[in-house]
Amino acid sequence: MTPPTTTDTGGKRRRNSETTRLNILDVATSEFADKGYAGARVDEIAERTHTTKRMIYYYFTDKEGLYQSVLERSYSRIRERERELDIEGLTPSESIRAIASLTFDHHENNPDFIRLVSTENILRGEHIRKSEALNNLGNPAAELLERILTRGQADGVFRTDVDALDVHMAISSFCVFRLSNRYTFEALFGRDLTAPAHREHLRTMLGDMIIAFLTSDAT
Amino acid sequence: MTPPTTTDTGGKRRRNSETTRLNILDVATSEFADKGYAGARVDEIAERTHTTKRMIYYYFTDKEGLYQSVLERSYSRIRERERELDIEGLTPSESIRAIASLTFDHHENNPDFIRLVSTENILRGEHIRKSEALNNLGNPAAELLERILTRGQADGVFRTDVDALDVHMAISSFCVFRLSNRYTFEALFGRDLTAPAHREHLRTMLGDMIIAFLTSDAT
Amino acid sequence: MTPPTTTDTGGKRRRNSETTRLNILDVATSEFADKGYAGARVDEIAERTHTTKRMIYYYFTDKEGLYQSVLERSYSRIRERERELDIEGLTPSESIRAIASLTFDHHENNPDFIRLVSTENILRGEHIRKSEALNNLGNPAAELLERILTRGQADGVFRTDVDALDVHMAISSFCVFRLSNRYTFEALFGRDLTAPAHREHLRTMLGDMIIAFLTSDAT
Amino acid sequence: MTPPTTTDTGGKRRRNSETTRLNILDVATSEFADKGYAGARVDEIAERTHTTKRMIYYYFTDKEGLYQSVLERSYSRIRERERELDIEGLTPSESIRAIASLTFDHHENNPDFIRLVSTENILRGEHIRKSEALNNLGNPAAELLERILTRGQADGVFRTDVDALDVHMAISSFCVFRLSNRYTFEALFGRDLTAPAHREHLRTMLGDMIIAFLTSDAT
DNA sequence: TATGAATGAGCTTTCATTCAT
DNA sequence: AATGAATGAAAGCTCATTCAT
Repeated sequence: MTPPTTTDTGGKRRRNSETTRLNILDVATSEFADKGYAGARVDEIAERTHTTKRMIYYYFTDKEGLYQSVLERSYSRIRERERELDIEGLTPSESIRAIASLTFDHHENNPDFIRLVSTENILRGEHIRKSEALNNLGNPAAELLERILTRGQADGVFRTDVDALDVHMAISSFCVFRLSNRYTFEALFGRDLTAPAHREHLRTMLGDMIIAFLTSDAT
Repeated sequence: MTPPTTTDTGGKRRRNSETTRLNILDVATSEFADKGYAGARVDEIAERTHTTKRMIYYYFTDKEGLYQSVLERSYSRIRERERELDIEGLTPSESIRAIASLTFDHHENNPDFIRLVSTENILRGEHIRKSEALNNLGNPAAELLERILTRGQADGVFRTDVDALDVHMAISSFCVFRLSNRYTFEALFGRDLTAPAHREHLRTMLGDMIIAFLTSDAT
Repeated sequence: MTPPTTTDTGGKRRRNSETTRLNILDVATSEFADKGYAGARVDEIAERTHTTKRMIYYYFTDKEGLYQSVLERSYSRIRERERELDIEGLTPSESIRAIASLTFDHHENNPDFIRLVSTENILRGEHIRKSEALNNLGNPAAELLERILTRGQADGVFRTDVDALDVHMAISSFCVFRLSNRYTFEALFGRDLTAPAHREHLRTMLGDMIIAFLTSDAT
Repeated sequence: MTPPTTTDTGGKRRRNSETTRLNILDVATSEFADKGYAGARVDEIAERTHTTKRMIYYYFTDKEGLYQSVLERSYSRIRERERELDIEGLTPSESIRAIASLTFDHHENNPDFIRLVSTENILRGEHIRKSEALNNLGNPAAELLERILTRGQADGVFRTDVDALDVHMAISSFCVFRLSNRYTFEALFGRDLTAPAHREHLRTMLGDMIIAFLTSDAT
């Protein structure tokens, strides 16, 4: 009754089916990102799709299954990008800066993803925790960071009282907040964190801050 | 039909009414924080209240009005705490550290507030923008930061290419992320950012990072 | 628990109470006329009143009692006006014309009354039927008509195959329809039956029609 | 989410759907006619239907949409009947009498329609005004009347100070009042305007009155 | 593989009415 | 004689989901 999740499309007729699936996922991604899990409407998703509501249930079982698939695909994409990261020939500091900038830009270019993550955290991560797909993805950025940090610490240029996840968290928090909290921030302080001028300032500031921190003496 | 929004309680008779109102607000705060705006149920809120559903509409007009009131009260409380901040006799660096720690602890102690802010950002800040009450609150922490930063910059100890809102954003992002994104972070990296041991580590790290940054040379 | 319905106000203190009652009736009349029985809101009536909702129940028991009182008072007023009718010295034809014109103007000047009657007919007259007050009012206009018609018929100027109620009905239907059905009529035919120019034309036409009919030969 | 409003039924499969729609309309017509707009209950309508409440919203969006559809269909039906009117070979006077009788009988046979019209007038015609469907129906009876009246006036048998709409209004008011105001009329005067004996008397009287008027001299 | 029609449970909201003071 | 607070029942409406074809 439910088609294989793995998309081993082969014959011609299947191509159409895969298109339908992807079309649904695209629409659902934007809808969940836009309204959150509870706020998203299956009807609305179906309407913006090239198919009917029935197909959503056929491919994804229920609203939750659809959401889970959306979440998994969104994370997979980010991971793919991270895997392309190349720091060949850079010093540890330059590398860290590169990673920070890449994360910064990733978020800038994927606001839907950020919103999905917010939604998932409102749900206390119950879906990401259950997802086997996500648990097998690994974390290229964090792993790369680990190598760079270790090298920098061995070289004596980086302080040693922090580990890769600490740094990763510092970078992520800055990048995520800028987008995820932009609305309340602007309402309270009148500053649009995503305005082009500010964006550049903040990208530089993030690199400076992380490097200043890593190269300072532990107190 | 609808009681005055302004809580001009004065006589003794009103005490009861005010109690009801506050009771509803308390329950609604936890419900909205727990489930988000769309996920929260008026029925559920009513059930956990000492009154009936009808009273919610009597005092707050509709679900949205209730949510708005919850949001306003939550922000007001944070602002009140910030107003108590006292940095008398501290150096600029010590002051910054104090503010960072205070923000860190505020968030730690008010997880509901953080979740409410996430929800409001999913709604693109439409309520906070409309709220006159919130627009008149001011931002004690940001204003204090402004004074300290200016002094530190005048003293030549702080770099001059950042302003108070930049610093405020850096501090907030770190504190907010630790709580708001704890679930996805833990699922992905296996680290609980709120575990006591880590909490202390991160509080110190935040202070170190901000100070390292502010006292480093602008590049 | 309920105050006397008959308004034998005497002392000073009661005057206030009677004012309250009348104020409620005024507001309720306009509200019921405006929205119909089911469409009217007790809350809305209370709000437009100088008192509170509790008083409505105190004086009129419930929504139905209030409606009944409104209906009774409205009919009483019309009857009072009719009682003032004076056809002294007019011929039967002139008298009929006078009655037709008076009815026409009554309705023109009491649109609320017409709407109330529509509402009561939607309710199949269940309240007017129950009202003892209304059953004791008599029908001055119909009774007067009776006398005139009888005289005209005896004089040989009026046809004899109609009675007073037939004529009364013909006059009323014309006058009532012009107001009660003005909205659908205008929507369908683009003519506003209440526009001043048309009003005068129709008043004359009504007199002409009734007289033409009464003075024509029975077929 | 919502099915097409235009009933482009064509294939066999749709028959079922159209049946459901019509069934709802039938029940709703009687319910709105019975209780008025505000007094009618969607739940009640659903119960008397062969489907569920959900279907009402599926096909008609909301209570107002349902009411609007009921109104449109009711008017359409009357218009259809009017279109069948045939006065071939009758004199102008005979034709007018035929139209008056037809209108009289239409109303007699469609008491629901009369009540619906009352309700719509209580609502100040807001739906009939908005309805494009109703604005394109035309008014066969009024148009026919126009032709007959013009002919009669040209022949010198009809007075010339009235137009077709005046006559139409006179006829309609008499026919509508007899049904729409029957309850208050009976309560006040003890006469049932719809009793068979009276019905015949009134039908004749209406014809006599209109003809007497039209053939009398303008004063 | 696809679709329009249908559904029941549950959601937000409203209403006439009453209580405590 | 008067009032603000409170209420239960029911109203209109929406949602995720499934059926028949």
